[in-house]
Amino acid sequence: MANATIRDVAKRAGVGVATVSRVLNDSTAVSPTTRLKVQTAIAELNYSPSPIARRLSLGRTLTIGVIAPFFIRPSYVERLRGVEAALSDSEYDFIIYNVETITRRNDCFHDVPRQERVDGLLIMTLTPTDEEVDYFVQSGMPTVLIDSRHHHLSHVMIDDVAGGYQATRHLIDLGHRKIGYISDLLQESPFGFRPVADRYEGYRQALADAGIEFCPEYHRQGELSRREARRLAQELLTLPDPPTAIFAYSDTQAFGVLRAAQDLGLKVPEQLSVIGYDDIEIAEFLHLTTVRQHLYESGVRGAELLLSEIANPLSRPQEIVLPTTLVKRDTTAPPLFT
Amino acid sequence: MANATIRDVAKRAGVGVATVSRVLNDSTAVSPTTRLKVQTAIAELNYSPSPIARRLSLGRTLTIGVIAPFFIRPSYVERLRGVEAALSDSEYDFIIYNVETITRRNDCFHDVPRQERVDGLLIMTLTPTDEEVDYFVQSGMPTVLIDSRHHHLSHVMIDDVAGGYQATRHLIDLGHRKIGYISDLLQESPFGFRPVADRYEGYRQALADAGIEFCPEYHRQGELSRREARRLAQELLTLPDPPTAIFAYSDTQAFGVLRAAQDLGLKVPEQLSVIGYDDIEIAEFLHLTTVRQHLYESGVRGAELLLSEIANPLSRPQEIVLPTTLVKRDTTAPPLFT
DNA sequence: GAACCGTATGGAACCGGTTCCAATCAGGTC
DNA sequence: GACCTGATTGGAACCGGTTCCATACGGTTC
Repeated sequence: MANATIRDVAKRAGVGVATVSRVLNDSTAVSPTTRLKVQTAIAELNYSPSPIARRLSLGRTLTIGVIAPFFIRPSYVERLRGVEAALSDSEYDFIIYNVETITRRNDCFHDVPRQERVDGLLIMTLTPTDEEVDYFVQSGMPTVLIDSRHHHLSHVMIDDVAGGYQATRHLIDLGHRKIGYISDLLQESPFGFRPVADRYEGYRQALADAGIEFCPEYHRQGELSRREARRLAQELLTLPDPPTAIFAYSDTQAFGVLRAAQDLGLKVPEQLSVIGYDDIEIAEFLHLTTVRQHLYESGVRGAELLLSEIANPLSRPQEIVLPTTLVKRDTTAPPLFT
Repeated sequence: MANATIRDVAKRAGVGVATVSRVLNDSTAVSPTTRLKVQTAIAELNYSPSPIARRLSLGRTLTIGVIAPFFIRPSYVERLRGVEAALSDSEYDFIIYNVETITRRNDCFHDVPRQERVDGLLIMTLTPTDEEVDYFVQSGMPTVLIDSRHHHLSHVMIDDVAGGYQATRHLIDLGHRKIGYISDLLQESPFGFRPVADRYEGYRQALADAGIEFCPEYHRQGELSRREARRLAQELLTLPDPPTAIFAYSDTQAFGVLRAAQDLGLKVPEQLSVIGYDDIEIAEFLHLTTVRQHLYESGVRGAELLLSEIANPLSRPQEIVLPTTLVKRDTTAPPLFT
C-alpha cells in the first residue's frame, strides 16, 4: 500500500517507464491505446508522482524563495498575498525567508542562491548591493525585486518619488506652507530601504516646485514604529513655530502623529493636517488621508516577472513601475490661518 | 564552475563518496586526518550538498506544510511568525497553503498529504472532519492543529471558552447586565471554526453564572469584518432596550462596533462599553479593552510539537492549552445607570 | 519486394545524495 | 608470527523520476 512508483505503474500497464513518464507530462507521441492503459494503471494504483524525484532529475527545484522583512509592516502581508495568488496556479511552491536582522539579511543573500534550494528569488524592499547582485547573476539565480530597484535586475517598483510628491503637494494645495515630514531613518538604516530616500525626494521636490524653502528642523527621522513617530511628532509640534501639517512615511507612523496631536489637544484636521502612506486596512477606519500603494498587485506582478525570467533566463531586466493614488479622507484640511 | 557534486569532492580528497557523506553528516567514525582532507576539498570546491538529492535518498522532504486561512485576519500573521521562528533553527522549510475558499480547503486537505510534498502538516484554525483525520493518520502524515482541536491529533489550543468567559465576566463585574455579543457565524460558517463555538459558550456560561438570562436578541452573528460588525452593532444599539456593553468576537469587529457607536453619537465607554478579542497590534493604539491570545507563542509551540511528532511518529497526541489574558484599556467602564 | 521514413516504445543512464556491506588495516593476544 | 577485533573506508545499490538513444513497426515509394 506504500506509495506506488513509476515502475509499478509501468509494470501494471505492461509498458516501459519512459512511456509512463510521457503520459504524465502529456508530451509527444503516445498512442491513444497506450495512454489509456497507463491512465488506468495510474488510477488503479492511486499513483501520484514524487515531486522530489522529479526535481532531482529535472535539475530544478520548482520552488521560489521570497526574502522579506515579513512582519515588521502590515504591507508585506498584502504583498505576499499577491505572490501567493500568482504562484498558486503555477507548479511552483514558495518558501519565505523572514528577515528581521541585518545578519539574517546577509545570510539569506549569501546562502539561499548557492544552496540550490530555489529556482528563483523574490526580494522585497531590501536592496542588494552591486556585489550581491553580481553574485546572484553569476550563480545564475533569476532574481526579481519588489519595492526596490537595481539596473541589473528586473523589478517592480512603486513610484515613491511621485507618491511623496503627491502627499506633499496635496498639503500645499490645501494652503499649507509649514509641512513637517516624519520618515524612516534615511542614512543609518542598516537595510537601506529604497522607498525611504524616494519619498523624501518627492517631499523635497514638491516643496521646491512650490517655492517653499526646505526647513531641516521640520524633517525628523526615526525607527518605523508608532511609538517613535509619536515622540518625533511631539518634538515637531512643540517647536516655537510648529508645522501646520505633517506627512508621515507610513500609515503606522501617521497613527503615532495622530496620537501626539491628541496628547497636545490639537484638533485634526482643523489645527493639524496629517497624511500617511500605504493605505493599510485600518487607515480607512481611522479616516486617515493617505497615499495608496498597490501592494497586492506588486506581489502578483513580481511573481509573474520572476516566472517569466525563470522560463527565459537570458531576457533583459524589466522594470514595472506602479503608480500611487492619493486617498483623501478626514485628516487633512486647509490650515487655520493662511 | 558549475556546482560540484559529492563525487567531485570525493575525487579531490582522494576518498570515497561514502566518506564525504559521513563527514557532511558528521556521523560515526571518520579519522581526523580524513575528515580534514574532506573538509579542505569541500572548501576548495565551494561545495554545498543538494538538498533535493538529499531528500530523495532520505525519503523525506524536509519541508512542512502550513495550511492557514492566512490573510483574512491579522492574527494569522502573528501565528506564522511564531512558526517561522521555531523552524528557522531546524533543517525544515515550510510552505504555506493559503485557504480562502471551501474548495481550496478541501483540495489542500486531500492533496497535500498524498503528494509527498511535506513531512508534516500544521493546520491553523481549520478543523478537519473525523474522516479527514483518518485519512491523515492512514497516510502516516504527522499533523498538528493550532487553534483547533481533535482527539486523534496533537494540538495547540487557545482556551477560548475561558477567554469568552473572561470578557463577559469583566463586563459583568463592571456592573453590566445587558451585554450584547457580536460573533462570527456560529452555524453556517463553511469552515466550522472551533473558537466561534467556544467563545460563545464562554459568553453563555458567564451570563449563567451571574444569573443573567441569555437574551437571543443580544446575540448577533455575521461574517468577520469591520463593516458587517458595524451593521450588526447598529441593529443592537437601536433596539428598544439596547445593551449597555458589547463583546465582539474579534478586535476587528470591535472596531466596527466603535464606529457604530460613533455614528449614533454614543460615548465610549461612558454610554457603551466595548471589549474585543485577540489584542492585535492596533488595539493598543485605539485603547481597546480586549482579551489577549498568545498568537506568536501558539505558532512556536505548534511547530515544536510537529517537529517532535515527525521525530517520533508513534507518540501519542499531545494537547497544549494556552491561556488568555484580559487587557483592560479605555473602552470599558461601569454602565451609567446601575 | 526492398529501401526508406516517421511514429511509438522500451532500456538504461543519469540527477546527487545516503547507506549497506564487504574489504582493509592497525593493534593486541596467544 | 598467525589470528582476532574493531575502527575506517570504498564500492555499489538505491531513492523515483526524466530523457537520450536504439529498436520495432506500419505504411509509402520506386
